[in-house]
Amino acid sequence: MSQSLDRALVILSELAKDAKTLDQLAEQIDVHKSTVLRLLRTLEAHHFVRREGTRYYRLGSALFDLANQALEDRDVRRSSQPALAELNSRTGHTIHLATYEDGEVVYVDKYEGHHSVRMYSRVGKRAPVHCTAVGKVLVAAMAPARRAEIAESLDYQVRTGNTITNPADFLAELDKVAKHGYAVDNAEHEDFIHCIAAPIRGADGVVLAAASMSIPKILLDFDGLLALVPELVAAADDASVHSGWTGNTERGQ
Amino acid sequence: MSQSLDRALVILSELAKDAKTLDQLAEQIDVHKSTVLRLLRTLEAHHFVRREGTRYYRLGSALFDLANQALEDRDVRRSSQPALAELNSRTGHTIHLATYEDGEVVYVDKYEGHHSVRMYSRVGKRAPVHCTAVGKVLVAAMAPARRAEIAESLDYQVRTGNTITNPADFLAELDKVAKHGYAVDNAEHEDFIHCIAAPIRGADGVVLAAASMSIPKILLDFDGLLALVPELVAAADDASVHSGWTGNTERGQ
DNA sequence: CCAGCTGGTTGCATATTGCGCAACGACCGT
DNA sequence: ACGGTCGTTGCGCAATATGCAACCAGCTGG
Repeated sequence: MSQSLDRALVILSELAKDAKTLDQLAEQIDVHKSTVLRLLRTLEAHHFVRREGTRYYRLGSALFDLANQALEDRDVRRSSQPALAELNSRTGHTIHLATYEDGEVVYVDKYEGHHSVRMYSRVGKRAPVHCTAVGKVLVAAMAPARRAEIAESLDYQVRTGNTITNPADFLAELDKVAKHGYAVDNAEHEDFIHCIAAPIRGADGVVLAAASMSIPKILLDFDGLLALVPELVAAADDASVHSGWTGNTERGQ
Repeated sequence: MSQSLDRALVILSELAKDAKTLDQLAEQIDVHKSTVLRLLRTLEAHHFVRREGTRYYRLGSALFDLANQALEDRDVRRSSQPALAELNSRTGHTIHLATYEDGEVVYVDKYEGHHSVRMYSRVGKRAPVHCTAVGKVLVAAMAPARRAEIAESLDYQVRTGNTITNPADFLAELDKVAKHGYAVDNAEHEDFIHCIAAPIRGADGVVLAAASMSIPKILLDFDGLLALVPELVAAADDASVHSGWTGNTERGQ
């Protein structure tokens, strides 16, 4: 809709990967050097990018400002922090905090696991709902009509052999999740990792976010993972209390 | 230079303050609603903003995605470069950037002083923590337990008449450093040189590195050196901002 | 010391792109 | 049902962003 803006935003995501030179950028987004230069100058004036020497450009400090302010809006992050940090340091496993947004899951916070297995996730990153434990929790929290609507709209990209691939199966899974109060991702997103997730509720029992625990399969088998559910749920409930939840929700809805 | 991009970036900083509606934005940046709408749509497509209901717009997840992605490969060396280079060229004194590694200090970057006094240091070189200003800053940034652990493990090699020679004195010195936010090396490493150092912080206020200024005693007396502390701290803070530091660290350590 | 290369910068002419306008429509409260 | 408040859309105009080509500055190798 706005070409120049669009290009500028593409430039930003290119620079996020790595610092680049003018014509590297020009080549990658297929526009003239001079065009890129002008965009970069405007971005630079607003501190969205900064120059390194004369040739390299990288992201600037304005991003940090904005990101910080953007995160402040998301209160769940703060109110859940103690409970999740405690769970993380006690179990040593990777914890994610995620919210639902436009048919996808957004990771809002991450507590790195103590074992050295690196996970391909990052605060701010988005992921599909149909193959993540957090996605299931978040969608399962919605009214049945909305669930169906979302189930129909997904593209069910296949990630592993266990990935759910159609609306019917997804809806059935959601029913289970709503009933049990937690969700499982049995290596449906990444082959070597399985996860469990539980909802974090605010005032009136509305689900604000989902907390998950991700563990490499080599480290813990499926039964071992399930054994951790009570701990995760306890931490999520604790986080809920600090997010305005008033104890017993008459109905999970 | 690029009008639409410029306006879009202004919109982002407006949204950073608070969520706003379409014509609130239109009024504030003094352009037509429809124009703002188009910009918002492109921003939304890239997840730079997100809608809340139909009326309110707020910052989106791409912002903290980019910021986090940028932080991953942003080494202190690069992000501190402008601030330190500026300090170096303005004062003409030797600046070091150092990190902590395995009980020692590693010089990561060096900005040569304008006077031709040779200093025994080099990028990549290691130095003890007990007799350098950077070492004190880096260890002082750690939790008390870790400080004590390190203090016990050092060998306190004597370099000059002023060198600290035992754990108790070192720990006392660290307390001072943590309290004041800067460290001093009063000719404790080399007889004819004294230094000051300050921490450079990244996201969450964690200390990533320390910046120091080293000056021959013949060139400037001790009081003159201390008078430079504010300048060094200012430069270090500037470097911190470009390293992801978000301003107020409620607790410095 | 120069020639050639790489990569950044500038001025200009063109038309694409983004702009304001005004009318429309969705929603809400009275 | 009616008026008001906002978000949304189509359109025609021209300002704006774009590509081009020529111009530099910094490096490298001969």
